[in-house]
Amino acid sequence: MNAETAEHIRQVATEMGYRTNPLARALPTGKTSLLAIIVADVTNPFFFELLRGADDTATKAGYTLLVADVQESVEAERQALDRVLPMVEGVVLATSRMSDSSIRVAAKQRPTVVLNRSMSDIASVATDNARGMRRAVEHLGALGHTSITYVAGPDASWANGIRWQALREACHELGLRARRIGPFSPTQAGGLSAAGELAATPSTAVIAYNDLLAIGLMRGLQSLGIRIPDDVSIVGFDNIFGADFCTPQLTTVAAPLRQLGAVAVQTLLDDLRGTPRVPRTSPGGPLKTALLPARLVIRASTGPSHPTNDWPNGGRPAADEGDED
Amino acid sequence: MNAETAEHIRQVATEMGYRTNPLARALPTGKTSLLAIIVADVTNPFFFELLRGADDTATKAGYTLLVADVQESVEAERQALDRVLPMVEGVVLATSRMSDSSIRVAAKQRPTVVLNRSMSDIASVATDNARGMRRAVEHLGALGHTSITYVAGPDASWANGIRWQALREACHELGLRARRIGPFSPTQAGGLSAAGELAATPSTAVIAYNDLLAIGLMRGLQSLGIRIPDDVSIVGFDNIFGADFCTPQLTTVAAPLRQLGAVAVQTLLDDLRGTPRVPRTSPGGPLKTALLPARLVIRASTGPSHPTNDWPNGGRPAADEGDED
DNA sequence: TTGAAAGCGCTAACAA
DNA sequence: TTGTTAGCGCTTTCAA
Repeated sequence: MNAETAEHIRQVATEMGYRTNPLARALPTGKTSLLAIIVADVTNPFFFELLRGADDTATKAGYTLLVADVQESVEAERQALDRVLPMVEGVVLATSRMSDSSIRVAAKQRPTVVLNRSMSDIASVATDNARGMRRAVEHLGALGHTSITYVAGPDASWANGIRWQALREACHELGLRARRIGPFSPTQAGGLSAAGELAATPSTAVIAYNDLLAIGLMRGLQSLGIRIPDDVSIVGFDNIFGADFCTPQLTTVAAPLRQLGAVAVQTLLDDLRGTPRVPRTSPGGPLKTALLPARLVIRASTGPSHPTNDWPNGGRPAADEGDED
Repeated sequence: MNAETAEHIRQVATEMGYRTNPLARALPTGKTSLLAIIVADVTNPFFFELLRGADDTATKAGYTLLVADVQESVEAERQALDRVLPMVEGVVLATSRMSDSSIRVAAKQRPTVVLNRSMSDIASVATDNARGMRRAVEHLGALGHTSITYVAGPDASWANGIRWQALREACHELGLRARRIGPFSPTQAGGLSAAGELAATPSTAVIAYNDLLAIGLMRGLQSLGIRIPDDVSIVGFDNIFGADFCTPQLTTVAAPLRQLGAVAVQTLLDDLRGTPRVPRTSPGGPLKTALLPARLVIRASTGPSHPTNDWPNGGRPAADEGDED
């Protein structure tokens, strides 16, 4: 048959409403054109732009993105993976709560990339937390603060560990003192309870694990009569939706949300094209680890340190407590 | 074979890592255990809780939810549908921008539920906008306002039409005057531009199409030196994430977001179980139309009307003072 | 270049 | 009850 008539047939078929059945195609080939992203909590604004970036690049490549919300539960995450792995060609684990080994078993079955986490043998894409933190500490230092309190997120969070460590290092280099309270749940509610704890041991500058926590913290502090940034300067992390309309607007280390999602999916796609059918266990495989730049967005929640700082309750001096790892 | 050994075999198989291949099962049966939800904009916080509700009930029923973001584009929506329809058992169209007829052709292929939209022949679930609006108008009336300005969203939005109509009716019944400006994009940016227009023709009370618009409006108004709620009271719609930490905290008509998603998916599931293989075109089919109750959340953006209201600059738009960020 | 056949891993309808 | 067989709609390999 010549190419011309072939094209004609194709055209007529399309007109008649014929579509090739993706399921039937997928059965012999394994090509489902499906990618999955597992998120800890769809409700967390951290994921909004990230999902957009991921969906966007997946769609452009002819893939469909399957989003699974696991509600912060390791068990749900495992189930979602089990359910989804056999139908997708690859998966991105965004902020997984699972152990490294669990992630490896998944990666053995399908190309996998982890987001905001670092694993030696799995492709990963993350924000450059260390540099971001460094910028935040410099900013606070330049404003005259001499001591910084880190309001920690979940112990299980990889990012939390990295951020605290980076803060300590940066403080050390710049001659500032670092203190840590927590852990707190990375939510507004968590921030509210952090406010109580912080008020008991005042500080002129705090960096919170993330924006949600920072926003809750600000609300809690304000309801205790503490002014921001006059009494305390607050820095968040991620620059999520809402960071620009809370009061005061939040100074934060902006993660390249959209890009994070896009790069994660792109990494998966490269992998799919590059090493078809070859299990990722093969050493020397195309193992990318992308570190995307963060940027400090200075808004209204940070200001000069007031040495004669007076907290409403007379601010009991802060015993330097809990500087544990 | 007796049941005992059968069970034993099953168990051993599982231990050996055998899983039934969902693709292979789906080919002859059509049962993919996949449901799709098409959202206009994953980035819009309106969808956060909604997605959670949807994903949650889908998962509990043994289904996997496929989320497609169509970025407010009708074209993208059509493509997403084309791509997704053949692999899923049903689809929920959340705030679709497509025409009724386009939706009908989709519904002919797979069970379909529309969200926040009403169609005579398609199952739908929506917020009871009319009653919600009524409550908002009563609230404003009780505060002494005599005239309400509606800041409209997109003309293409079904909800926008309903809300404006309900506002007019409620105002009429309560003897208030109703006015409308817009349409504006249902985003913070849209609210910012609405602020300029509103400042040119002051009003003591406004109800915005949605929270995003209301938040942008507040920010715009405040940057013009207008105080909220002293100079203007503002009511939003939806009670999205962030409505409780903008300044002032937003009074809003809360949509039952989580429930909306849950009910939409549940409707789909009922449909799948109830009328297997029967095309939905069959008249008299199980056509549910759920209207979920909204509730007025009174916060700080509404207050008593000040009859001798004096806007700065005599109500003419102030020079734009530049919005940082 | 074109056509025929085998089979992907399951389910369901049929015989035995 | 148990075992067998014929597809689901495609891709791919192998003959012609």
